Amino acid sequence: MQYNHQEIEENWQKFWAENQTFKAENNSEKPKYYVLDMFPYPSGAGLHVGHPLGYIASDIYARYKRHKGFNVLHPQGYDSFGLPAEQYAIQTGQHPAKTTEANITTYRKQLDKIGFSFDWSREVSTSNPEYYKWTQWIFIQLFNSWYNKDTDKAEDIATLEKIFKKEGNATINAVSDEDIKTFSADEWKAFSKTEKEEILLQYRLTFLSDTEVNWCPALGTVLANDEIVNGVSERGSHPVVRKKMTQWSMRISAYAQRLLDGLEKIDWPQPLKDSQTNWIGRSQGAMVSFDVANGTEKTSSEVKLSYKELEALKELRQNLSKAETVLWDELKNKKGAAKFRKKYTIGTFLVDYVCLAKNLIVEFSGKEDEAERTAFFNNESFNVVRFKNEEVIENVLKVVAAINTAIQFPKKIEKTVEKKVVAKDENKYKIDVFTTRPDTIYGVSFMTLAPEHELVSKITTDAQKADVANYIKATAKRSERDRMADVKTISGAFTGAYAIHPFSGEKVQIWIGDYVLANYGTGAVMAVPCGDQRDYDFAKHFNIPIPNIFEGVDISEEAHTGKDGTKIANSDFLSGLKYKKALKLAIFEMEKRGFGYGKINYRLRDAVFSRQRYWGEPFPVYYKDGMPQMIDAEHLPIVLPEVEKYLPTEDGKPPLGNATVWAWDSRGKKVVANDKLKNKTVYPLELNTMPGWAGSSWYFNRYMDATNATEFASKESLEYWKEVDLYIGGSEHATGHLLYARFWQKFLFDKGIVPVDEFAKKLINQGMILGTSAFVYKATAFVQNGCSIDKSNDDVLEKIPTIFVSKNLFSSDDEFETVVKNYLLDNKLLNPNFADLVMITKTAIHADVSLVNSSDELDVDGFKNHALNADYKNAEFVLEDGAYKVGREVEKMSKSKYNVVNPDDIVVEYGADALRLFEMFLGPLEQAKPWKTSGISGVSSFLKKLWKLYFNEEVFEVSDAAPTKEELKVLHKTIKKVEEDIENFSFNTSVSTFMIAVNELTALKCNKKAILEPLLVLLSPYAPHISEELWSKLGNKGSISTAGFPVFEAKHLIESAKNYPISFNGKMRFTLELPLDLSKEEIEKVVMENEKTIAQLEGNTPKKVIIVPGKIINIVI
RNA sequence: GCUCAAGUGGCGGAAUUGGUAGACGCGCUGGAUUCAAAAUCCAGUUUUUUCGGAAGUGCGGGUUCGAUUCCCGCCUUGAGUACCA
Repeated sequence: MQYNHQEIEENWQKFWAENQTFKAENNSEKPKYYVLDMFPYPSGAGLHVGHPLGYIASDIYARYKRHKGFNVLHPQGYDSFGLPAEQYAIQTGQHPAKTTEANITTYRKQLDKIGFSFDWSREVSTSNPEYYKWTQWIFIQLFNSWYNKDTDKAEDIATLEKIFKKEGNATINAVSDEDIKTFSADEWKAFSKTEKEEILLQYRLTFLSDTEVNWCPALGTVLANDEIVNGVSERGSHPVVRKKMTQWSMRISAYAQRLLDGLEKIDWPQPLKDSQTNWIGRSQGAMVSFDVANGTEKTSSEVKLSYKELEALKELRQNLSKAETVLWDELKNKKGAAKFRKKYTIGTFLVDYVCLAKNLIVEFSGKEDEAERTAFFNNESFNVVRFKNEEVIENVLKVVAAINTAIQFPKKIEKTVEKKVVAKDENKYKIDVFTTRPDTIYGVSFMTLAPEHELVSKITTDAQKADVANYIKATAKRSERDRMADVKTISGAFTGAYAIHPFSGEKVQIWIGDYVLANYGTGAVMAVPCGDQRDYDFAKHFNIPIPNIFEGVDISEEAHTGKDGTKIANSDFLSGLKYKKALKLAIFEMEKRGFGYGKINYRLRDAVFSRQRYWGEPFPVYYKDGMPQMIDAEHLPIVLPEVEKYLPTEDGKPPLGNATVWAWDSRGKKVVANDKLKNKTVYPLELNTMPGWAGSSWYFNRYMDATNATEFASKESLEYWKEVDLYIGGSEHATGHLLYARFWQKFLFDKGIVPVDEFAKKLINQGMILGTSAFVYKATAFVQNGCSIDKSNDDVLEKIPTIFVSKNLFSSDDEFETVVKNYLLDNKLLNPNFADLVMITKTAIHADVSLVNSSDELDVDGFKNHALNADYKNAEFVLEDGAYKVGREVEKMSKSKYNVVNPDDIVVEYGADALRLFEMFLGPLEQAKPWKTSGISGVSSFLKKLWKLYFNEEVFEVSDAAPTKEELKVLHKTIKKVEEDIENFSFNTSVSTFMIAVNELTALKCNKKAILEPLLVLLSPYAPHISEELWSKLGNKGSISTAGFPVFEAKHLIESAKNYPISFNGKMRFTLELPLDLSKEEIEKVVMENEKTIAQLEGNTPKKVIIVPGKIINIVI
């Protein structure tokens, strides 16, 4: 009987749908497993063969887990809000909801044909109000939360108000806007409602603010940083400019550190983690304040240690007493935050041990100046504990325990002297800078401010005013893109002002320069030209001194940017120290003297959350007295209003400004017509919509309880499914979706809504499938330059048709020309007299890949008649061996390259099972690989061969006879390999394994049920339709999908002999079959007596014979 | 520039606690079957060779009895990111 894939596949797809075979249970005895594909956007173009790759892999895994006895959740849905549908709506006037629905239908049809085991009862679409109701709900939760740094989590805004009421905001340790005014409890109580709301907005996790945004005029919307690639929009490549607008933002920066830390506990690809790490951009350094000089120079009164004293100190560290060594060995082994240093200077005192993080000093008692020391240390906020030598030597663990107690329960320090507070001079300006190299602070010879820096106008001297103004004018003209593209030009201007170096007290020039970015850090840098290339170039260009603070380093040509191994010099108390120590000491001193402190900076910016678009989630927000108000959750969803057109309004408002029914009736609790706005209790609604990533940042939780109408998802279902166990998708979401989704998950976790703070345990990036484009080579004739143009030339060209030359007829442009000319002459299309006048050039043109067969031969007639090749209807083809061969090149699969392959066509011709197998067979899942349809014949004939095993000519026939040893060996070898492969996500190799198994069973003429039945279960995750069909033909009732995975038994693989490779100096020369139970000595004897060995030795005596039983024999000559 | 990943036949790729390089498939060559084609089946297919062999996993070194696999340096390709202080 013939294997009829079309009929079989259609039947089983129907069976699965009717029986809801893959419906997951929220209550099950079985262990759970959650397999998820990244949310697809249903585009109008439909799927090409590259899209299902990840879906097939996850489907195989999901099916495998079902065989292994798991309750598998494997859902699918659509991220259906987005720009393309809206752009299409603008062009055609069709409602995006309609086109989106049509696209979803196409997608669903295509997906169904591939035989995925999705639980469609849980399907969600982000544009469905039943879904985005909960997206709006989460937004409200974010609005009603603030980030408490003390508890390191998000809390309800009510707890913040409570503190304000009690003690004002001075003690609050929150993530908030910068420049928040300090107020007392009384002041808070006196604020008006609007004032209070304004203040709270500065703390909320989603907040309205005037921010510089990336405005894309062509798309009429703002874009997030991750939606911009190389300075242009990711979608459509339109230019982007910076613009100040009032926008909703998400305080993702509050989670920067936790997003970083969380990466360590999830099994995600390293490159993906790297790019998130990169995007978050943590840099450790210091904030330093430089005073702007106003005549008087400050001198430092601090006592410091000289270089010599520091050297002596180092010496001391090497030579510890016995008690000191014993205690140090214990202290340094202590894990965690409480890290100790030995022989450290605090002020002018040398202390035995200090834990800077916990402000604890540990000393041996008996020092002369103990009282004085204690007073000084306490004044510097250190606790001191002392031990006797004997105590340490007798019981070091007891001492360590006492130290631990001191760390955990620090004594309250009573300061004898109040810390000096640096008095702020009335008209004294300060420049704050962030630096990652506080160790190089003595190398500062100037400062650079961004031209936009607010101090520029205040500090510029009259003499320099003109220069500075000109420079600012010039840079303002340069667009962001120009500035980014042109990093070579060095430009800047001197302000005439000076800053005071906080350590040395020296005056340093203050410059402005556009290499300093206003929106990074503080918009100012302390320039260390000897240690930073940009500072170096700037200094060279403007003849600013470049002091060298590195020991033995030549900086005459370029800055010294390395940090390891170099000692600091000419730096007072830092001299002689290496990077790490100098860094810490510098920060320590800054903190002590009060002009700087250690700080961690993140590159991660708060995420702009407003889009000036129609096709997105509406905000559940209305405005009362200009302040945003949340609509109560019970009135959700706020449904997207109808609009007449999808463009911005004439006065530049977002498209929702066109809606006529878009006002909030705060009494009736419903959306009403805009004309009711005259009414006192009716307020305008928000006109922006949410960005594309809103709906996709939490959908994985919705699948757990997708139809819940009263909750985001029930507690029980969230508790049962917890997180995604396996998440498969493309790497393009690294810094967008995957970062935002982790952020929301952490927030929802803080609020006790979800039970885990990372939503996906394991993630795999599938590689892209590339297209194999086909090229034809067109000859264009023209008359050589330098000849007078006359009519005879036109005649010459007129007779020449378009000519295509087969790929292998030429290897260079010259050869190409010769081939074409010969063809023209042979066919009398060119007068030999004019042959030298005519020149031929070659152009490669994409040919539709569907016109090319597996041998790279073009269907010439098909090409001529192709709709897109109307110009070439009468073209002539120069053939090789009777065929036209095309050139091949691997490119991204795209319509414009005519290399798109539609999975539907493959399914019709070869079947879904063949498609699934072939996509996996192409290569490792994570790798990019080219698609070549011709290769599919391999898996197609494999399926036919498999089918044949179960048939005797036309009759289905399997035998109940006991399988032979050989047959069992084939089966168990296959079980072992396939199981290992699936566990390792190495799907390509298991397809090979199936082929080998079928080849071997065919050779053995095996038709035993005991072999062929378990084989189907192994294959069923990969090729479910044929497996179901044969499974039912074997007499099984119901679906194969939950049949137990065959159990591997090692006993079937035990061999008695091994075909040993015999190597000489590591090179394999021949093999020798030997029983496995031979001892090393016996093996050596047999091998050495072998005549081939003797021939190889050529009379030499082997130096050594290496025998690894069961593996290899190597003879060293 | 920085970070990461990858370089193996004509092509996709296989082989790692270091142990027979090129499994499996495509393509190609020859043969069988056929009036013929498709389909199917069989044999061969890294290079080189004096047919004994010899060389060979981007290049150059190293470790080892033995290296595609480990180490050092370099080259190439791809991806991400970038005046980030």
